[in-house]
Amino acid sequence: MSPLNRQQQLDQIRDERREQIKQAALKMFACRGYTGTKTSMIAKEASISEGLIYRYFNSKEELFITLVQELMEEARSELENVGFLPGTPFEQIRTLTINILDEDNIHAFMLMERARKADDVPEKVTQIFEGVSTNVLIEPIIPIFVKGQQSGEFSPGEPRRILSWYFTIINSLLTQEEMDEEYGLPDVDVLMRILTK
Amino acid sequence: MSPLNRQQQLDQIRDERREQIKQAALKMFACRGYTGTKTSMIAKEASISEGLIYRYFNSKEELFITLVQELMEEARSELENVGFLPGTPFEQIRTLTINILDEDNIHAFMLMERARKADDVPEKVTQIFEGVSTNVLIEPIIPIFVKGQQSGEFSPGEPRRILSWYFTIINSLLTQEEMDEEYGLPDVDVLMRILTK
Amino acid sequence: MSPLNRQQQLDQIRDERREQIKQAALKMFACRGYTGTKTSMIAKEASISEGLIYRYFNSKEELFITLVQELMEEARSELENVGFLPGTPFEQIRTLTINILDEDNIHAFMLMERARKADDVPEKVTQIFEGVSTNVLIEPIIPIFVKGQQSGEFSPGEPRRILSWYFTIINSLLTQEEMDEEYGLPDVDVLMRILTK
Amino acid sequence: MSPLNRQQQLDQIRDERREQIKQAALKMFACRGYTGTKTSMIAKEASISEGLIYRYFNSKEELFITLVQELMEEARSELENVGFLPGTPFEQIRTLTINILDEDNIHAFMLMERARKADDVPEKVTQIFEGVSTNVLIEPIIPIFVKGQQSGEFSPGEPRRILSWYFTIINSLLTQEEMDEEYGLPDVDVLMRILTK
DNA sequence: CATGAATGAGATTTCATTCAT
DNA sequence: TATGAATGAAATCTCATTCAT
Repeated sequence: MSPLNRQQQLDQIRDERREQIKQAALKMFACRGYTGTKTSMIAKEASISEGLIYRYFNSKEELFITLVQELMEEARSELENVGFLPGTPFEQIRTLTINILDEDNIHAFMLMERARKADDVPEKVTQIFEGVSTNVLIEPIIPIFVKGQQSGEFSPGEPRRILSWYFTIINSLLTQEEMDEEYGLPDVDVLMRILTK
Repeated sequence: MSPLNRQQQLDQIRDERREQIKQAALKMFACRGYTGTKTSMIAKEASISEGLIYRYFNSKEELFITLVQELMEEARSELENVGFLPGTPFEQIRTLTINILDEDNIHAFMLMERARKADDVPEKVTQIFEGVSTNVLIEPIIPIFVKGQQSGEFSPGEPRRILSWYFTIINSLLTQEEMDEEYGLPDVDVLMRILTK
Repeated sequence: MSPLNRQQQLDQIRDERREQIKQAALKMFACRGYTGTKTSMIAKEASISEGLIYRYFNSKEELFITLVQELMEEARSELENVGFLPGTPFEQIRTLTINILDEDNIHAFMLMERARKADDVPEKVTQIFEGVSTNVLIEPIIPIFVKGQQSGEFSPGEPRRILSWYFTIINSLLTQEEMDEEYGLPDVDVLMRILTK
Repeated sequence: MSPLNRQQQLDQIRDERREQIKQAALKMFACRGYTGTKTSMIAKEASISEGLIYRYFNSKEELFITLVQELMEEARSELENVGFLPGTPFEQIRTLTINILDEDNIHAFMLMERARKADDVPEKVTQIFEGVSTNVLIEPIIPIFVKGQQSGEFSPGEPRRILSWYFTIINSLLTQEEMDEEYGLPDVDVLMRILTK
């Protein structure tokens, strides 16, 4: 094997390990919060030794911040792409909603919820959310919503306000695991009625 | 001072202290979660020494459990009394909603939310919520809602399901502090529309 | 009531209280050792408030030391008086043995045992026992024992050594509560045989 | 190093550490009792950090209970093996006595004494001693003693009673450190006379 | 790179002592 | 004098992080 390939292989292992740790941390932080998650739990969830975390992240804090930042970036990216989805404004936002409700996202959303609302997170995370409030995330959706209002697909009213509530509600539904057992998540089209009616 | 008065006075001091500690703990647990709240913070918030907490509660865990149980009891009691409020079913549930949205309740609701959803709480708290699910709490409201449906005040549909979503949404709105700054909580009557359609 | 009597009365109350505390402390220290006894237990045993102990003793340590010193003094006094008891040397030591085996002494003996053997006692107590070793206590008995040897009542052998073992054994029997249930303490005359052979 | 060896090596380290902690704890508990022994002392005696104790034992209490149980088991085992020692009943019990008087056992005996007599020990330890009283330990020796009585090696009398006293006395002598300085422990053969005479 | 034993700073809890009443 | 609520120093215990292997 050439030295180059050797290096590539190592890099790949590193990337995989890093991802593995992040996934485990995401799950644990989502379920137990920042202080409630012990590094030993993350290691166990990731099936690695406790010490190994520190070869990929300088500290529990850095791991948490990294997660929040990356999830934030993903969310931002997802929202910015809505305008490029096919279909009418209604169909674009409907697709976005479906994507968000995907259960693979559940831990990500729970983590973000907690990170934003809880006071027991690193200073820097608080700052991230101060700088980038929910409303900033909503920003790229506003013109789309307005277009839908003009075409009559959406009900009239202050766009930012309506969208803010809409995402708040989706968020809260996502993190209400308990509901699943009885009724599951509400149908997408029921939710869309919040915007149309 | 007579011995009787002396004893009464001591009892009163104990009651006040206990209440003081519970209030401080409620606030801290609500904002920072169970593991994120250090006993030193509770003591500081209550302006007492750390040791004193332990003359009133055997442990941080017991303090937390006590809070959850008492809040649960209050909630149950509040919901059971709705039927005895004056007015039509619509007015009764409207009054309940106003009571819930009262900002004095904010910490109580946040604490309950976290206690129910987080995995970093004492075993016993998990059990409390397993035994008494949200649906049990909703139970006493159902007949009232049905009466409202019959009189045409409320929209048709499966009562338990509609009410479950209704309270989920109220819950989530209450715990979204961030919104306050921009738009505050939605008006009661806007929320009631979820039930009336 | 005259001022003098008033004063006397107060003094008497003080003495009684002090005695009450000492008795309670003796029992607790005997059963649970120095560090194992909490001042709150002593207070409870004496049926007084926790704070009151400190109006009679400056500290738990002082209370303990006082007890040890007084018990030591009593023991010394008891042993010094043996020579003035009526009867032959055998009868004198027999009477002493009966007095020691009195069950009212059990706590006193247990306390002394622990105070002497345990390392978790105040420095000063250790010093007391260094200064006044068991052998010093035995000293006044030696001439009596020797007289008994000369008269043939006791078996020959080095007096200090024989007496040292004798008291060690009595001590140990006294503190073996468990035995009571099955066989009680050995009969005085059985014990005396250790000396007579 | 092969993975197998690596695992063996780690196991060995764990065993050694555990033993090291138990030895240190044994010494401290023996000298200072349960409450009188601080975990910091155990750590210092074992030359490890305080925290490490808790990777091997869940609590100071568990450490203490473990020690008592294991010592109890050893004692039981030792006593049960007496019948298989070579020689006559007299020689068997003589060998047992020598083994007990071994100064390596001193801490073990002191710890057991304290654990049995003191009231400041964990509940569970009290239960252990309730379940397995001294007499139960003596049980396997009784037939041996009876055989010795029949052969005339031992003096007549109720075996359980005589043996109970015998071990009580040996116990007490073992824990009388003070004696060492002056006369040391009595000779085995002197002690055996308690049984023969 | 990977492990997990070990550390030590910090959290929870206890309890001798003080102090307002 | 007597009480018991309150304190704070010290004990027990936890866990993020380091380090020898």
